[in-house]
Amino acid sequence: MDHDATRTGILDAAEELFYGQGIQAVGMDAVRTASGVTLRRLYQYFPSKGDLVEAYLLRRDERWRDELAAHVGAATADPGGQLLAVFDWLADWFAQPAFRGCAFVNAFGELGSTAPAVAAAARHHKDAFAAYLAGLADTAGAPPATAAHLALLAEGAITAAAVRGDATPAVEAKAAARVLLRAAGV
Amino acid sequence: MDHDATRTGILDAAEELFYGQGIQAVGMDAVRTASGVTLRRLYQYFPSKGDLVEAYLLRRDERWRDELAAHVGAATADPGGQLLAVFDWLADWFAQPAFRGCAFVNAFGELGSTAPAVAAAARHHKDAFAAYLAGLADTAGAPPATAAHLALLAEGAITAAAVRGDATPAVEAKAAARVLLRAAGV
DNA sequence: ACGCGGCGAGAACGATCGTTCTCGCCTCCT
DNA sequence: AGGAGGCGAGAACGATCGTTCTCGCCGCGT
Repeated sequence: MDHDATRTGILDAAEELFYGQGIQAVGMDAVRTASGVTLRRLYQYFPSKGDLVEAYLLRRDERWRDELAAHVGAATADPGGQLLAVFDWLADWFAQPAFRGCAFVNAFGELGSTAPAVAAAARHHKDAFAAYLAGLADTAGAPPATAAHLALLAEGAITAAAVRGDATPAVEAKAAARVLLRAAGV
Repeated sequence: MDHDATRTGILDAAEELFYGQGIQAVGMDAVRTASGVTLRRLYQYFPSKGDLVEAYLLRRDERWRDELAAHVGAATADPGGQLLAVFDWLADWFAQPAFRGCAFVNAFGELGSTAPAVAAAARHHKDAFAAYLAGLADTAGAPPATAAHLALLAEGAITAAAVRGDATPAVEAKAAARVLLRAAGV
């Protein structure tokens, strides 16, 4: 009950800090201050910073994919249109002021070479996204290769939007996706 | 003379460490040990770690683009083929054991929010790459939008290859690029 | 020959980090 | 009522980091 609430509060604070400033740049003390919890309780819920990072990535992966699927499902029933709606959702995401690229790519670049759990979380996130696109492509009648191509476009749009600091890569990627889908006959 | 040699040696060591393990994970002492130079000399050449990081990114940007242009220029004289040759060069890069994604994306994710120089270096690197592709596309008769689409494919391939740990994204991206170029009439 | 300026090697310093411990207080059970 | 155990607040600890300082030594100019 209250247990889950404080756990959620800790993860909320950790996510905002880790995603916004990088993982190594954020100390456990900053997480404690932002979450309003005491340091002892923080270590009761997450026995080490590595555990907190892992929980942060796991929760963000699930929520990210849930929100994407919800948006795409609500946008249209047309399978081809759903594949394009993915890029509309990306555009909305990129426009958020706190957007700073893919949390998993950032974490992978920072810790992937030394923290196997971080590398595995990033791999899992990307695999799940690719599988989601492959499912949409399958019901739309597009070949699996096209799904992989769309995944690369989305991936590229995410990092391009982060580095350039604007949301136009989403519309560029959507235009490219339209060409690829048309060429695939859907 | 010897001045440039030790500077190059320092940057060689710093690049291998920073790129392979992340910037924050590498201390100045590790750079000193790897370069064989004394700590005092290290700080004579680069007055702070920030300066060393900046020099590392600057040199890597120039060398990366030079090697890409050299490979593409030597591959074929056909403008459309040169655009595709970009992805062959990416495949070679991905296959290197030390490959760990784009150094600028990694540095941006780690320090971009707090170090403006790092963010600017990443932006400059991506802008220069996009401009290079735009030049190739122009002489190939492809519209600028297609060049932007190919840039997104390349960007996505780089991070996908890093996270997944294999080089196949390069051939996927090349296949997608072929479709886009054909649709653009080149 | 002799002093002096620069160098290598590494100790030292202050800050910060992840993690644990102390201490005083509050609450709850019998 | 009284003691025992858990909690909040923050000090403390050991490690590490970026950066600077010390010290002994070598070479070079006069």
